[in-house]
Amino acid sequence: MVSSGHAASGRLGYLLKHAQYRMAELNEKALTPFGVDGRELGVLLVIAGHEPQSQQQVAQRLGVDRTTMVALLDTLERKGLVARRPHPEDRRRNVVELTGAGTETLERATEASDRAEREFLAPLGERGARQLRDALRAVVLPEGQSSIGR
Amino acid sequence: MVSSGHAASGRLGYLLKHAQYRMAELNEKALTPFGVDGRELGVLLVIAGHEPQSQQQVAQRLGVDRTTMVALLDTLERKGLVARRPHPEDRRRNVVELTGAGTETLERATEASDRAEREFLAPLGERGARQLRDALRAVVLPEGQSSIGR
DNA sequence: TGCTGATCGTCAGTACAGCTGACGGTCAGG
DNA sequence: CCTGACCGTCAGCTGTACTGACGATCAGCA
Repeated sequence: MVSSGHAASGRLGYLLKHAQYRMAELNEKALTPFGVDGRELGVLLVIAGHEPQSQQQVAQRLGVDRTTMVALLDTLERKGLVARRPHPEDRRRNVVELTGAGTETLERATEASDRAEREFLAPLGERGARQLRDALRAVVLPEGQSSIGR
Repeated sequence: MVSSGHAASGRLGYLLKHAQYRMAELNEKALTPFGVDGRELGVLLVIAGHEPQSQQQVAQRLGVDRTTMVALLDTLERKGLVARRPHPEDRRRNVVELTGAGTETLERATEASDRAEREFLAPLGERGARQLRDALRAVVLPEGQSSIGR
């Protein structure tokens, strides 16, 4: 058993929610100068990582709904960081790719976010930080891509 | 292989968000039979843990806004799990306390939630599970005690 | 060739948590 | 008293994500 009778501060739900909140806060502060937020940086990373992809593929890799991805890409396109291009062999799809500005922003924003993560992990030490990251990975993507958003 | 420090799935923001989401999902499934959700269980825990408290104190301990606490208590009161009572010495305050049904529900719902947490932590083993919990505590709780793997 | 079912991007409508700003009612100090 | 602070409450706004539907397109099959 999880010992210590009660204490809401020990519940995993509480801890995860607040950890996520704090990380989001630090990330926002770090990313503001580049005009993107954490979710948008995620999109840029996914687009940069694997080669030409449809909107839906990007959405699946991030675990967000395809309808959410539409708005996400709208703002990124408006900022000039990504571009939609018709798929050469399937006219239902849009191929999403980074612009020059997008690549540039990705580079710098990632560095800033790395610094935010280091600040977040500061209380843990290097070993504890690695353990936390590994544990989260193990818990989040054990069975392939989990299918969080459908 | 998409390892290395690029890859959106390695970002802490992503991992925390999805971990929190998965835990919430498991919790919801576990708690549904008792008619409460994770946030409500948190409220019950806080009320049970420390003795007579105002709504505001409960809200602060959970890190939620006092205006949010109003609605939260409304539903719990409607379910007959908590009761508002006037504070004997300060008529601005409501003292919040558990009813008999509240205590009963707290007991059983906590057990169910514990099972959900064990399921969530299953991929980690007992040692890894403890490390994760400690790491989250260290990162979330305001620089109180910690000294994890320092 | 034409039909049928599935897929993609899009959009409107909905739901929900959480916040802001304001309000009466109350307390404490001078 | 009277002023300022506090408590609980409520209306209203925000941000986020989902549902359900639509037109356009593709693939399979007779």
